[in-house]
Amino acid sequence: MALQEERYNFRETEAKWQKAWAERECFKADTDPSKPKYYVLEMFPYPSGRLHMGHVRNYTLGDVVARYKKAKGFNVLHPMGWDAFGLPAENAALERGVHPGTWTRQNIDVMREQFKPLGLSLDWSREIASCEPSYYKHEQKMFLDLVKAGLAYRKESWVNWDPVEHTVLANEQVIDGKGWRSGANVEQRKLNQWFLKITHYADDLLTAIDVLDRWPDKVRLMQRNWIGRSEGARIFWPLVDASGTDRTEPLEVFTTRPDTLFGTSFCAIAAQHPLAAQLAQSDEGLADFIAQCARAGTSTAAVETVEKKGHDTGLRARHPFKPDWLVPVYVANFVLMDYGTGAIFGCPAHDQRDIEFARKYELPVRCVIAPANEDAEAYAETLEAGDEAFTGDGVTINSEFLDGLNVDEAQRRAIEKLEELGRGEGMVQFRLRDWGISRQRYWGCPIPIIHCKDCGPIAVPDKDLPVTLPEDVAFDKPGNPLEHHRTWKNVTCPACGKGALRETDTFDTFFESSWYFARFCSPHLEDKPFDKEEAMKWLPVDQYIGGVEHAILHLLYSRFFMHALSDCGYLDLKEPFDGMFTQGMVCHETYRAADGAWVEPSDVRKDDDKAFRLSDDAPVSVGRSEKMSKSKRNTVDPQRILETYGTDAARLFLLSDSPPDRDLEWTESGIEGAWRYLGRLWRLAVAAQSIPDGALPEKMDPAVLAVVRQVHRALATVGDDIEKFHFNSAVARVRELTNVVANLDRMQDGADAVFRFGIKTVAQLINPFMPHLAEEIWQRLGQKTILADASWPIFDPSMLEEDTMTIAVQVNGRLRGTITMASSTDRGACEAAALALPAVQKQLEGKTPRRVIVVPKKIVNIVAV
RNA sequence: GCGGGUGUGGCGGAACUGGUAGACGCGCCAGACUCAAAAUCUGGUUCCUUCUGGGAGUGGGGGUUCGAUUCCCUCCACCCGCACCA
Repeated sequence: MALQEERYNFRETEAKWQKAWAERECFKADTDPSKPKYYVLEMFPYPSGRLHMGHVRNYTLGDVVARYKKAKGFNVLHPMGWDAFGLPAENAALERGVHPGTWTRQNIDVMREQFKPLGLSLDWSREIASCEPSYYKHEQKMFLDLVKAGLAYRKESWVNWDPVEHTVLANEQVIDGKGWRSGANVEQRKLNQWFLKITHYADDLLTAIDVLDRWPDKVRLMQRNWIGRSEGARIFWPLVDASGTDRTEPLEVFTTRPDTLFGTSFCAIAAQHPLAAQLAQSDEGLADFIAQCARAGTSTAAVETVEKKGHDTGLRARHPFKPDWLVPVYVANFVLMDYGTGAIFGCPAHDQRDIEFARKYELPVRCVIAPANEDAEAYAETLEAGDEAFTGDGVTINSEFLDGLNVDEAQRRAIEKLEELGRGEGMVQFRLRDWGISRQRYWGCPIPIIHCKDCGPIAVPDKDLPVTLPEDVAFDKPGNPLEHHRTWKNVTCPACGKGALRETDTFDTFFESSWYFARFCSPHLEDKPFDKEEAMKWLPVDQYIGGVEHAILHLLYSRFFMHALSDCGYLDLKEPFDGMFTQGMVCHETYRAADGAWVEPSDVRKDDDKAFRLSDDAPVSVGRSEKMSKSKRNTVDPQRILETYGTDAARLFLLSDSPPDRDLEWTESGIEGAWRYLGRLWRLAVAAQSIPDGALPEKMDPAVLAVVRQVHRALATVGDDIEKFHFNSAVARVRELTNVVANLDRMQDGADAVFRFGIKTVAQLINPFMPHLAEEIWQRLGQKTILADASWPIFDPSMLEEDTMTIAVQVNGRLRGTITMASSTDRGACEAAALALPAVQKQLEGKTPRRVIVVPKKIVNIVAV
């Protein structure tokens, strides 16, 4: 019988099952109250208009979890939406004259169509787009509630200004002194801005990190560092004029080292400190110095190389413990206004910056801490002569009532004393600063505030919400189109009825992403952002998946938001993401022509070790693998891959090649390998199809029974691997099982039935990874249910027990052979069998073993010598 | 500078609480089928070697142990985060 071999038609099969799933609404979040819930979420995409490999990887990872959890009997919520506000839409408007809204909505349509062939188990009925008034109107209300609760406020402050984007950036968005998107050097400007009081929750956000044990340690650490809790003291230093008269206002200083107070030799304030500005009015030199500081760059290089400089204000500060002790007060370039109080006391012996400053201005260096194991006097002498501060623990010296105490004790004692004297108090300082949310952009959610000359900033009344964006805007000049719009901002004051101006700033787009996961719980509610009960039912997100680039920004903002919304009564939840997984990037080799131009992978032909450009056969040099990016032109278009190999093959490769948290190198041969497996499994399934269905026979050849055992072992491990995110190992297990089943000797007793059973199990196990082919095999093997709805297969624990065991035999820790015997064999018999091995005897050369270690079922180690 | 991570064949990576290092895949080599190619199938593939065997081997060096990729010390390389935070 010469049948033409049928080839696996992924196009037909994938479309067929995607249709079937959609028709049956397999992935609609179920409401069956008897099942436990499981919320799987990948960070929602920005609708750039083109799907990239990173998306495919991200959503595939989530899909594995969603499908697996569904099979395990959970009510799975796995929604999708669009993080649709953002700058690229405005850039498109600028470059192509298309309205940002039109551009964005078109992109959403395009990307939705690109997502569909991936066969993701998404509940599309919950789709949301954050740029729609139906979404953002709720956040306008939220914002006004935050204002009422004192969690949002407006203040004039120095802000990070991106001169390219013409907008303000949050501290989190300034990387190395540059805008996170534009890369332009960020300038400092003083503007009126809205802030969210994330600092109110600094301690809560910090301590709750301990509970997030299903988050990557790296992310937890980054957040801890970002919040930056320091314990110390606030100290008041009475000030004395150059003329010798005491001023009324003392200088307030923050320190973490109150134990070093007796080593003080100066105080210093930031150039932006109000006192500096005040003094500069009558001190031209100081004014110059302040201007000079403002000009200095904030980039790494600038900060590293800049010399510690100061300007003596002429003021003197009284030491908190010894009022007659006066130290000079400087304005110094290394003191930051936005940390602590913007003022420090300098203790050169125990702070590296202070010693550099002291050397330059010839200020005293007084050692007050010496290492416990050193001769204090000699140590102090060396230290005071050198240029290196000592910052470690030790014993306090030259410090009156603090003498003899270690650093911890001395700090405690110093704070007690400050409090007794009313000269200061213990306090906790955070590095975290409030989140500035005003952006001078069009394509964002309008801030629902009206500015009235008489009444000040007034909330837009509920009945006037939402404040929607005007459609007729021009992008012909730099700056905010809302500001330039002729009529939009002209309104009447809701309080007094007089003419007033609308706030033209919009929210930072991280505002939208701070609560979208809650919106998914009741995505189409008109009057509320979400139903409290629904939100409480689904939240927290059980498994969140996204890139590590949001380790601080989005993940910290969202945590804060849930704390804040809970305090405003929206829900009762602290932490939004119970489990967090950060996936690695998708990388590809880079290619450059002789002239340095980047060459795309699709334009490269490889010949042995050499590579050439297809278009002109010019040699190209092969560079290291780097994150796929437009600039290096090393991207691979998912669309092309899906058309050539289908989504199952793409998914399988992405999942099997590297562990999900590591970077993955995309290779053509890798995807081809995955494709080959699909074909192979398909052929095996076709073969299995011709075997009649039925229970496994009683009588089986031992070799066949061993295969049944292997099946059960795979059943036991694959689920485990999936739960631990060891997807690459899970795939390896399934492929291993496939090999074992394929290699069955079909002539043996019971082999046919086991072969069929094996292939069916492979289909079930591989289902979360490549669901279309799995579904097809499932159907072909006569299953009436749909695999997407089927439950995860269970294994028979008795089948995991082997009746024989293979034990390694070592002589002096080196492998010399193995013995295979019945599992019930006792230690003595194992030892005897091991010693009987010819290879062992040869090694022993007639000597008697000194010792024999027998580890049951694992190893026999014979110690000779 | 501070903090964190990683390091295993030609390549991506496996290896449970210390117990047969290299699962699974890519690549490569050989063979089968074919007029041929593709596809597919079978076998091999850590390195060295005087090859029915022996030796080395998980970044380098040292230690603990009968036994170390796994634990400890130390050094090196690369990657990431933060950075004048008082």
